[in-house]
Amino acid sequence: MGKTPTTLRDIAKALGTSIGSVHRALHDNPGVSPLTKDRVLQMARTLGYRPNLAARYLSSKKNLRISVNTLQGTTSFWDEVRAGIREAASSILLENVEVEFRTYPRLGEGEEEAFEAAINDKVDGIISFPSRPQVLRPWIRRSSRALIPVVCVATDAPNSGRLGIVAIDTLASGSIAADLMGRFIGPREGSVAITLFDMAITEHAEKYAAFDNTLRSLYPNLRLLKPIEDHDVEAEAYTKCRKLFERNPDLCGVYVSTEASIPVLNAARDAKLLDRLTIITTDLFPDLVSQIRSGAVAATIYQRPRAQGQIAFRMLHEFLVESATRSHQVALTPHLVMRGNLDFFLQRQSKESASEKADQSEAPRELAEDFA
Amino acid sequence: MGKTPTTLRDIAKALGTSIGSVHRALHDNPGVSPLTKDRVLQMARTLGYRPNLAARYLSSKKNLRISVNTLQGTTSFWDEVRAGIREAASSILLENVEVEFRTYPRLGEGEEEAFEAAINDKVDGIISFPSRPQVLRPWIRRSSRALIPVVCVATDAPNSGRLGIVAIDTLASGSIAADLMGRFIGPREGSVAITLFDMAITEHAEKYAAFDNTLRSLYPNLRLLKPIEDHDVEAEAYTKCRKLFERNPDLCGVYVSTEASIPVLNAARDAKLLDRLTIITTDLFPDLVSQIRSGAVAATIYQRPRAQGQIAFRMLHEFLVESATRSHQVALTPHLVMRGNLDFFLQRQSKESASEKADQSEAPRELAEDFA
DNA sequence: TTGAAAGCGATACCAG
DNA sequence: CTGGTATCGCTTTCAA
Repeated sequence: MGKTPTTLRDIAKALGTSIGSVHRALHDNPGVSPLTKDRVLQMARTLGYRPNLAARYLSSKKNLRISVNTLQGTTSFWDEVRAGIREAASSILLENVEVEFRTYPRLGEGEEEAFEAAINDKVDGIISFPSRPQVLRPWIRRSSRALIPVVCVATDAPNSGRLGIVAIDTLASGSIAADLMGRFIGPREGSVAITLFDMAITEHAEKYAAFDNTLRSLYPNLRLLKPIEDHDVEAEAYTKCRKLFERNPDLCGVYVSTEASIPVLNAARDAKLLDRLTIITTDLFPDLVSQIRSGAVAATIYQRPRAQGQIAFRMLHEFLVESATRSHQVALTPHLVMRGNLDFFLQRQSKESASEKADQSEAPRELAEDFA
Repeated sequence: MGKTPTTLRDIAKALGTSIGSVHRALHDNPGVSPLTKDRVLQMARTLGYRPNLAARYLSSKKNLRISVNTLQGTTSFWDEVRAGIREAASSILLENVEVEFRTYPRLGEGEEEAFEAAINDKVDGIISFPSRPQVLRPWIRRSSRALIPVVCVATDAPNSGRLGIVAIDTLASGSIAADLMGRFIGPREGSVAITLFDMAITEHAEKYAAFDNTLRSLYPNLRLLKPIEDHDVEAEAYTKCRKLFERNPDLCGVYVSTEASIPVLNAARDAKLLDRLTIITTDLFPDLVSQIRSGAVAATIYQRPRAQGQIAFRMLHEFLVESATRSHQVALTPHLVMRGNLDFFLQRQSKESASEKADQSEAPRELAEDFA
């Protein structure tokens, strides 16, 4: 134990070669004979060589550039994600990281262009929200082939070769929603509905499954209806809900598993069902606040966008700086917001955005938000 | 903007002095004339000098030592806190940090000795759980005077001069507990009890106040009884609860705001009240699992010991390495565990402890747990 | 009290 | 293809 860490010199000396060759071999730079390269790699392993990051950073002038491709602020969600990324970036001790934000105006619009731009710009890594995973998949593949790692936030792009994914835990979200729903509604019989964006999105299908399972095993008195897909179109959500309400007079609860809760609430209000339904929503944004306070929304499941951003950044940075071995799949525990602790969350949000504006002022910045 | 960062050389050149003097002045080392020292400090400020941490780390051989003074594992709570600290320590890029664990066997026993030992050992910083804040206060003061910063975990030591505090948010905990209690119990009238360690502990008094306020404003049908102080003595908790149950036949819920939920549950079972009471507990440990699964415990408020450890470590490290401006008061959002998402938490815990044992093996380590 | 200089470990360039 | 070496910014030691 103890022992001074192995350096390039050590490897060079042990092999009777030069520090330059060792360096080249380790980075498979051009101009090393296959033989020496092998021997160096071998020796590095047996000696347990680990690069000294301080030395590396000190001598190399180049800085990392990472591109953040996300949706423009429809709600505050993506603003929070970006804030989390900025925060994490600024808390890097050895600050040589440059973050470039590329945003697209609407779901699936300009997404590919942003990706292409990032690749052409030869950034070192990409954090991306793949609103249409299937569409983005080839781009992520291309990026990986160009050795540009991609970390997905909020939504996964399966089988795309992405380096990692940071999202809310769908299982935990769906099942806590179901458990709360069952407890809130109580022992009476009835049906329950769930709305989501599209069953083709992995996360949404998983939330549905978790909600279904938990409801089924713990609250057999409640019957889960077929999921309502809203495709993030307000009108679609509204009309589908109205229809739902008409057809299911025994409906006693709705779980809105995406941010699109406003049309659902409107539909419920217009159908004069607001006080008969137990509504559980997702995330926290200005329009939702009064609904929670009034009791129309019993609880909302907060997806912690800021924490998602922070973790995505760290994941990418760690990989870039030392090919880190850590898990590249992070599923965050959702937070629960109800009337009782609503003010707590609002305060926290306002405090965070306030200190953000202050930025390089004297105002003490908050420590990073959660992780996992 | 941009501009190359100011270095010691820059300051020395600007002042026509040597880099050595500048260094000595900046670190108020002995052997600098008051005059030069002033001029250096002045110039450093106007030039906006910020030390290059990579260079500093590279050239200086000394490593930081920090002492972690916590309770021995009564439950898994402190093991988790320590695990979080180890995790955070090992994820430091520029690893020159040594963590020394000093544990004490029981509340208030050996606590002062551990502190004294740490100070005498001249550690660079201390993370401490002050189980008896009043008792530890003079030690923390002494430590601060010796320029050894102290970060408190889980419990604060007010007015002690401690550098910072990481704990669960008491307001959020108490109020979400109250809100859930009210929702779970429903509209019927009745009384509700809360147990805690001692009202003299700030955190406990705050949880009580938050619970009380929320219950009062949202659920006037419920009446909160005087708090039960258990002082972490099982027998005390048990007998006090039995008495409570006898005297309050209209009792319909209990919020156990500390980890000491088992005696309360036993008392309820023995009094044949288990299925009539809505019980909300705190934290998650093996004995609690079956109680949650059986429905005896409706929900438990998880205090995220691992995250507390991680954040405490980061806070201290940041301060030590660059006198960081960040907030030194972190209040974590508690997590909610119910039957529905219980397995999620158990899986997460087991996964984490598994990868911990693996340690330097190939097994991918988990990314840090939450923050804030 | 001050100045000068030898490292720390990796990068990058130049000459062989 | 390979070996040597200046360099990054700071700490630390040694002379002056």
